Amino acid sequence: MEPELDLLAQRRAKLERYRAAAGDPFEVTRYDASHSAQAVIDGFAALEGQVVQVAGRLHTIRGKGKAGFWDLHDQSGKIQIFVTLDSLGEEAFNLLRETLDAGDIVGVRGTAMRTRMGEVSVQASTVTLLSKSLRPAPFGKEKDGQTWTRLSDVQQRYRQRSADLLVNRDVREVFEARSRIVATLRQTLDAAGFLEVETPMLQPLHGGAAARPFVTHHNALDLDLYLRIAPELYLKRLLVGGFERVYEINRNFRNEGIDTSHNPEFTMLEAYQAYADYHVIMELVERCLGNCCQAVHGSYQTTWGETVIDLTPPWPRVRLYDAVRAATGHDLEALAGDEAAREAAARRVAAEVEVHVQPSDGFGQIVDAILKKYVIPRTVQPVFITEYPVELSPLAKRSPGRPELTDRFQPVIGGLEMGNAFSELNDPLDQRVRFEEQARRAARGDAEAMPIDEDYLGALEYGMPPAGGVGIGSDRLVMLLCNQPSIRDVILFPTLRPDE
RNA sequence: GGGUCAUUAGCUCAAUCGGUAGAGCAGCGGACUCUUAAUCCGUUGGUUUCAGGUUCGAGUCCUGAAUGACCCA
Repeated sequence: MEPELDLLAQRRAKLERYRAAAGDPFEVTRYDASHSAQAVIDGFAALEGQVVQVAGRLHTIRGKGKAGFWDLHDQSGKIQIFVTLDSLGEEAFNLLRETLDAGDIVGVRGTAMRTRMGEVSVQASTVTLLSKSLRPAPFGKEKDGQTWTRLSDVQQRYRQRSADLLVNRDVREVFEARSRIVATLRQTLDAAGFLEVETPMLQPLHGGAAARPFVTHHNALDLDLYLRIAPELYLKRLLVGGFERVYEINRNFRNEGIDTSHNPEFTMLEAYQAYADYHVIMELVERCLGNCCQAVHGSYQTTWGETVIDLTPPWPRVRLYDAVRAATGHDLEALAGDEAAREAAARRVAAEVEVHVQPSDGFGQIVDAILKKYVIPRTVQPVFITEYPVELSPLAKRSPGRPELTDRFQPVIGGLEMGNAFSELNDPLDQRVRFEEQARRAARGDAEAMPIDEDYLGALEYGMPPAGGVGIGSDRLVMLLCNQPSIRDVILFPTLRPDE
């Protein structure tokens, strides 16, 4: 017999034995704990000598004679269970000794007490098996924060997140922090008068970002639909409709490669504020991210690798071209001529600084490639990179008096683009010109170019107020604040190639 | 897309120049009524990721595949 099957068979046999003597644990429907594990410890002064009921999973079982010590874990923490032949009675004690395994879920009724070694414990008088663990979980050993032989193979951790979470407490803490971060984003925006909305994930046109979409099909309508790459164009339709402050926190889907900062499905916050420009949005971003940092760390400081990052507002603003010039010595802003001439000149600069560009790339994309190689990875403390070329920003408003630039910025922290924001283009005539340029890019072979969205143009024609908007990648924000270098460590079930 | 590395017991890892695949933990049997990486004695457990090849002999060398990690374009 395979050893693993052998281990499973042993546990099934124990289940049968317990079932015959004390009933089927899987028929139990509820167990009313009086206290969480942590509550027993925190409230011990008042609870000592009192009867309590706790429920959770046994992680370790020590002692096999006439006394034993179990570590019972629940969501709050862990509490030691002290069992003796005398406290449980011989029949129950022997049954449990012979049928319990690490991983079993039990309810314990007993007396709060302190052992001779001083550890707050529950001395059990009644133990009820609530669920038999039929598959051994890869619990390691643990003492004083050190662990031994604990599940650590990253592949297994991602593929079997259940085991990862129940074995590695620090993994769970990341996702608890993630929940606090998302809640803080909502609280911050709600407090600022924003309305949370939901817009389509299934879209007849993909828009709002430069990315390849997933395609799916609706049978009843016999219609191809795209999984959204961004909610942007729908949220701005709501500005047309009279909502002045809206946001959405939800999933986007992009059909592109997977690496430590990209997962095909990821969570994005997008927020739009009427009558505001990108300067207002910068302050909003500072507030949102600063509050999230406070929620996780209680301060504006967070550790990224070995570096302490300080999110205390305000953050420096640096013009894109200034940042590129400082990093490479090349002044891309000074490149003159029509678009073809600027593109050719930018291409020469890219070659000189060894930045790889695609033949289909235009001036804006070449600038972006240089930015991504020379500026973004080196920007650790928070900075707003501002004034992006119009070719790279088809939905952003042109800078006043500088039609080749847009009032756009990206917050960059820890070498990661944390988002994207701009004063929104509300001129339907200019928006049409921008879409047409995108269509030319698509014809040139750019798979990430946006299609012309006539319905959106029609909405803009009703009139959209001037507005500022922002998108923040929630996953990357969690990475930053939890010091996790891989996006897979902040997504519970990251996209993986199927095993087998 | 290219390169480097990894894959050995349920878990964490060894295995010298190519020469009988091991340990700790978990499990199983035993001792133990205050342990906490519990301890002590005994013990089961292997298609070395997969498919080929070289060789008297392959975990080890070669080719290919799978999955993953990291780096590069």
